[in-house]
Amino acid sequence: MITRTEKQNDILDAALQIISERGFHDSPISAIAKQAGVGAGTIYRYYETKDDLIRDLYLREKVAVVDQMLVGTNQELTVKENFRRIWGNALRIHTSDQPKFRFMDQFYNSPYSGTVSAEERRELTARFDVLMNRAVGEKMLRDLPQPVVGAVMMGTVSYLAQILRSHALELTDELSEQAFDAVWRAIAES
Amino acid sequence: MITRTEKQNDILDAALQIISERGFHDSPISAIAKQAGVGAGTIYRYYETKDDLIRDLYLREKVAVVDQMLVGTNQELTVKENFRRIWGNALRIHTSDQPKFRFMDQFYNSPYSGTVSAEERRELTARFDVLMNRAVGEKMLRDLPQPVVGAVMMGTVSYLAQILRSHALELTDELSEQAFDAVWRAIAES
Amino acid sequence: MITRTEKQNDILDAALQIISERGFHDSPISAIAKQAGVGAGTIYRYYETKDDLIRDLYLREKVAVVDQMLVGTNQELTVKENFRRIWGNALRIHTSDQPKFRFMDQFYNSPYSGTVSAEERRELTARFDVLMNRAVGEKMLRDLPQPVVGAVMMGTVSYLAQILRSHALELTDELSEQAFDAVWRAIAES
Amino acid sequence: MITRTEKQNDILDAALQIISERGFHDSPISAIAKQAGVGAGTIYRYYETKDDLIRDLYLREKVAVVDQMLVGTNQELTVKENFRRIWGNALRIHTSDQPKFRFMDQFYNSPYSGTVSAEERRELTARFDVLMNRAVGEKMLRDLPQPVVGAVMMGTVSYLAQILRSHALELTDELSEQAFDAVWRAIAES
DNA sequence: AATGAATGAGCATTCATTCAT
DNA sequence: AATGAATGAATGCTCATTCAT
Repeated sequence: MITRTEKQNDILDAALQIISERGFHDSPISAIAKQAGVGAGTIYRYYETKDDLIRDLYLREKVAVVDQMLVGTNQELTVKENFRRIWGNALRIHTSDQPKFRFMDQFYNSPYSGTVSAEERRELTARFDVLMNRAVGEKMLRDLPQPVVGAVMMGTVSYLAQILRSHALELTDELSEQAFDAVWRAIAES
Repeated sequence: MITRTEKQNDILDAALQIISERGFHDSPISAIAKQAGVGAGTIYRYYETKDDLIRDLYLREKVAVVDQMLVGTNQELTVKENFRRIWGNALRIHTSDQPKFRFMDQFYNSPYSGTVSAEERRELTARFDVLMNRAVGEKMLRDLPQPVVGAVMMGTVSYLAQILRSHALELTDELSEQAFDAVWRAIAES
Repeated sequence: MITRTEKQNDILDAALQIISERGFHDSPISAIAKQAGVGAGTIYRYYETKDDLIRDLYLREKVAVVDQMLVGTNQELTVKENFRRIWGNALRIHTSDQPKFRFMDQFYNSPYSGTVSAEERRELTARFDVLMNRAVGEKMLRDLPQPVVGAVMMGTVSYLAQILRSHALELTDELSEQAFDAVWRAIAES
Repeated sequence: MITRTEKQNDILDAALQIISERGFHDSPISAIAKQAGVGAGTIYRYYETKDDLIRDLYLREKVAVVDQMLVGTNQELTVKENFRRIWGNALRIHTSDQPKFRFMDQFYNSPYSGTVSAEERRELTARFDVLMNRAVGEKMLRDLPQPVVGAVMMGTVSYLAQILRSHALELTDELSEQAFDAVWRAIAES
């Protein structure tokens, strides 16, 4: 488990804000340092290079996103209800927390993403495995390859959030419900 | 309709290759020029700025993608069959033509994307409207908001292609079928 | 005596206009060619380098200025009257023909001026020698070194024109008279 | 009052030398930096653009010139004697400190000069006002428009210095005296 | 530990000049 | 002769990184 000092978190906060607002380019270390209220050199006490900083920012945000997606889930709910909550959480945070996702999307679609190892990626998603295994055990899901299940769920969230953001449409509970119903139809047994 | 000289296409080809391989940063004009076999200054005869070049590259590739997605569709097929072909085409090209999509994904998630006007975006997608209208006319689709339909279809394609690429999995006809079935289930009536 | 083709004069006209408006820098050959209505390459049929072009422009304008300064002078007038006319002409053209002098002043105060040989400079001013010799012969002038006489006359013109231009003051006959009187007092016998 | 660090003065010194030797063009930042013994980027800590640097150089030199021109003047001398000293100082520095004036002349006759506001210009010359007012109060000067007085004095200095420099003539006290006498005759009462 | 001045390699862009047509 | 597309060296400026304090 990665631990970070308070100053480190300040730096990451600043980087998130600057990068989400101004893009990967036009986010010089000097601007991040200023926003964080530290000297530029200080950042290099915590990160060897700018790329390291960005990589750590990604990891911090990714963990936070997974945390947020799991809010409200628990063993006592049905599988479907847990999926619904995860999916609704996902859509809400993708839609609402624009800085975070502007950064994450940039990160994913850049050479940086290659610097996150497969192992690190697995760790991030491992927290969904319990639920996934239970769903399989209870035969709730149709017999689909895992990637297809993930793609339908998460691809729809990501794309829908993008549309809502770019058209400045508001996310309503009704829309969320309709969309989850559609997604669930795609993956669930009868 | 935009027309481009042969040299211009050489330059765009070079830019696509370099940017997809090395990312938006680390793609200096000098490298693009070298790859295109022209002098750096020559690029500025065709594009006022590097941003203009990138924007034009996006437009060229986007039109090509839409072309490729429509291959094999026609009025005599059923709505579902047309959807299947479009969806299959989309998955195949998203999966196979990696440079193009590495570039396009980068473009989308960058300040550049703001430089493509809503009007330009509409033109690009207008070619799907006929089919969409027919689907609605024939009551083939469930009563879902348009964004949800689009998100389920295209989001799933995009995310699935990403998984296949990053895990170096091969795209089989069977996988494509299974995934399309799932997607169709989500959006189609009964 | 230098002769120039019509096209050459077109090119020089264009250069004068562009340079006077935009300064020595920001006057690319391409802009001069466009203004002259010729291809950029064509200029190189007439001038080996851009510096040659500028040098020839200076020579053309300098001769024209000397011509204009001598307008209205003749042997039958008194020495003083001839001086008055030359001086008045000089002040008027320095004040009125701004493009020409903006160019000439730039030329003088630049490394280009070193490319005009002493011989060429002498030729340009030789046309004042007759009058100067007559003035000396008639003992009209105080016993001053030649450079002082020239400096009082031409320095005053140049500086006064600069003030008038930069403060956007109008040149009146009265002002011209007063100034010439002052200058004449400085150099003339009793 | 502008204050400058030692490093800033080093940079300005270097710029003065390079520009006076090589002209406004052919004075790249890289050459100035090298001459100043600093990195190119360092210059941009002190000046936002090259133009800013040049503008500040002008202001520094202009103040220095005014300082030098006032050397030896004081209230106890007669008006004429003060004028004589100013004028002599002006001629001497115009003649002797060639780099400074090569730079200043270039500056004046370039688009840069437009970047010095009227207010800044007034401040620079305000230090002559006291003497000028006293001269008027004592009715030492003929009834001439101010611009004419200034033009005769400063125009003569400037032009004479130019001749001396370009002909490599030496400035003698006698020449200075003769020239000042001429100038004084032009502007002084009886 | 923290700072921020200094560095200089690297980049986008310009423009004098060439040369195939 | 005339053209203007093509060239690539040169320039102003940025910014990741270092290091003296």
